[in-house]
Amino acid sequence: MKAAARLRAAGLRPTRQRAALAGLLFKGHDRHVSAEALHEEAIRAGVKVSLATVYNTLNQFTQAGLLQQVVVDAQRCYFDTNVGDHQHFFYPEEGTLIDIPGDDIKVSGLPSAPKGMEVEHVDVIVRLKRA
Amino acid sequence: MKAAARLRAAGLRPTRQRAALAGLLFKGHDRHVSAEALHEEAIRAGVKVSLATVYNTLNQFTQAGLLQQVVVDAQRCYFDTNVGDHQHFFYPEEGTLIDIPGDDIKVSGLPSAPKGMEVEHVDVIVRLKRA
DNA sequence: TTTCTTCTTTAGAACTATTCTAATCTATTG
DNA sequence: CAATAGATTAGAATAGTTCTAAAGAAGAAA
Repeated sequence: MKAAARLRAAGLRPTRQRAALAGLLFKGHDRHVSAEALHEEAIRAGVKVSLATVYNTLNQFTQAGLLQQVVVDAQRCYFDTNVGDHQHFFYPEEGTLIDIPGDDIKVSGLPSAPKGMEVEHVDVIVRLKRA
Repeated sequence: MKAAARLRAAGLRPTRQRAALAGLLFKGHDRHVSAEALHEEAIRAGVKVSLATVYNTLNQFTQAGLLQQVVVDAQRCYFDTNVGDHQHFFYPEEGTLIDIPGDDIKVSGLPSAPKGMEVEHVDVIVRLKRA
């Protein structure tokens, strides 16, 4: 069982719900999901799980470094299965995200972090509009 | 009356509430405010205005290009009086933003926008943590 | 296994930020 | 000054997320 091991390695007890959600999240290629969408998907797939647990699980996975959160606007936040160095295009009309590989994009000239602080993460969101 | 002219130029009827909020927003140096905070500030200053109007006004100002919205996390969104080219440091503990001048920071290697789309805005948020 | 403890899940309530609604009010125009 | 188009208001509604208290499942110990 791959999922269980992955969860255990992250310090998370491999419960039925976590394993099922991990299965949905990490089985194919990288994904950007909202909690609501993942919940619906799980239900459709016959997994018995509550929305609260989906939220808990997504947050735990994020803390464990299995997911990354992408905040796009005040009421839309996605969880990204690609935790590597990369950035995003955002299509406001459809509310979708597309990855920009991290080796293409480069942020330079960043002033050094203020005293006592260090950079945790640099988020770049390129907001698009219809030309 | 500067505020009135500014509003008129933006195609907004210069009402008492808008003028008062514009006064608070644009009187001093650049600011990052939340709707809630601006509302409290207005009330404290003796301006009779509802929270709904503060939201309306901030959104209208944003659409008119007088403000810029900065989305920091799923439940915190700020309005920035600095609409020039610049980016932000974010301190999660205090929930505060600090400007990074736009001529320091540079984003390069951006893939061209997909067909039929163009870049509307590039948001960079540098998330800090205690070292 | 059985039991114990701890962690997890659940439904629904609660909460937060924001937008909507319908009535009232106000700035502008004629 | 009256008419009208647009703005404001309080409070309700909504959306997304977190909390709560009770019930359930996983791991450890015997």
